[in-house]
Amino acid sequence: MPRSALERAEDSRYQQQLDRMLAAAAHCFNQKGFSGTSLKDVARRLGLTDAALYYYVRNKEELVYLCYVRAAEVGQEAMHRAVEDGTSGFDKVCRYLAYHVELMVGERGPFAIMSEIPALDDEHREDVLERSRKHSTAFEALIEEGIADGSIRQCDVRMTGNAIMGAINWIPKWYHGDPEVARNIVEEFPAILSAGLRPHPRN
Amino acid sequence: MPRSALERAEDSRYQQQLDRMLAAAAHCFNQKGFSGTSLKDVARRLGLTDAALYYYVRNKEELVYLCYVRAAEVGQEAMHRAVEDGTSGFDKVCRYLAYHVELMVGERGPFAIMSEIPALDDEHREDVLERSRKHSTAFEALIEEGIADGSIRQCDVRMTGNAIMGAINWIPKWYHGDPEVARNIVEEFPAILSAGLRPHPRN
DNA sequence: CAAAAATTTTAATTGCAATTAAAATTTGAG
DNA sequence: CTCAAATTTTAATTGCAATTAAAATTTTTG
Repeated sequence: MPRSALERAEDSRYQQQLDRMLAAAAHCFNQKGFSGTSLKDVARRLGLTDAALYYYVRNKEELVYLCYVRAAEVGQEAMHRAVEDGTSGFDKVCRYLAYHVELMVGERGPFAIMSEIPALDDEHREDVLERSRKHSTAFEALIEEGIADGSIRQCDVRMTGNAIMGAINWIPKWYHGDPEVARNIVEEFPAILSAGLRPHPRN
Repeated sequence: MPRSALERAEDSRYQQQLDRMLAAAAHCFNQKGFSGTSLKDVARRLGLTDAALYYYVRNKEELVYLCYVRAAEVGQEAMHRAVEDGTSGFDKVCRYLAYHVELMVGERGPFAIMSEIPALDDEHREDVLERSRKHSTAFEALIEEGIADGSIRQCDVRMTGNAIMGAINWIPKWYHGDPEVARNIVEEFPAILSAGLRPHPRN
């Protein structure tokens, strides 16, 4: 039977399998769509039986929820590192973008695109939405910081945040693991997304 | 019984109901997620019974498919108008963005976010993907035109296109019909998304 | 190496939303 | 007003994937 949350936390075998499972699920959801992937599909990728998944999650809803939490966490991690490492507001934005896309296309992935948030249970949905809101707010704060320190031009902070986050969030829709493409994303995306933020050079 | 495609084309009652239905379905899919919306949900929005929907579509899969086609069509329409009206490459890009977001938040909407393309039947999926590819290609052509005529700076055309289209495609995730927000999108988005494209002024 | 705990499988069950068929109602044309 | 076609409803059915329980296997521990 599954053990308590406390025991799980220190148990690396269980934790590792769960993590493999979430990556497998994310892969399936991105490739075949949410409604198109059955638990059997996810299990097959792990060399397991569908019933085995229930040792790790209560149900399919929780599987999706955990996928989304995992995706949210890497965004949070990227944000945190950017705030620590960055100098100006603009620099922090660039770093956040670089860190986040690196993680998105890195070995820890894939991460599920969050298309089924509204279908989650109440508490789970609220949790994911709150993480999402916090992330957006943190990103907007970077933009505001940049405006204040002159590294970013005047702009509608909310809309600018929505635009950039949308471009990021959409990546799993078209990036399917091709390493060539991954390199391209890492090299180009931060610059492309931050290019519009610089103040006009006065001349 | 449902009539032939030919008859339907000229029949406005049928056509109008189908269109209302697709808008209702798009609304539900965006609000409650795909797996979270049943045909009953869609029917309720129309004051109908779930079984009535089968007069208009063969099954739920076709309902989704038609939603996606509708969304693709407005993108195509915006692109077409932009190519007609625009002057430079940059101008065409700006116009396309303006036209498309206007349509997205306009009275014809809402339009479904295309999160379940992989779950479509083979022919339907191919059709939607082909429309999608054609649209991307057309957009990239605008960028290339801009680079050629000097209105857009050198950049990775593919990645730039992916970034901008991602920002656009993600809008239905956070825009839920608030007219205030709609105005903001229309006013800000084209400028925000095109700001990074201009060549550096030499000084 | 034996026993206990953890993990996975086998084999049902089940529950819900999609779908269908036939009947009822509404609409529109003449 | 009438009749035929179009549209919707009522009332089942059904099919599939999610879920469950118990048994089997594997891993860990002392």
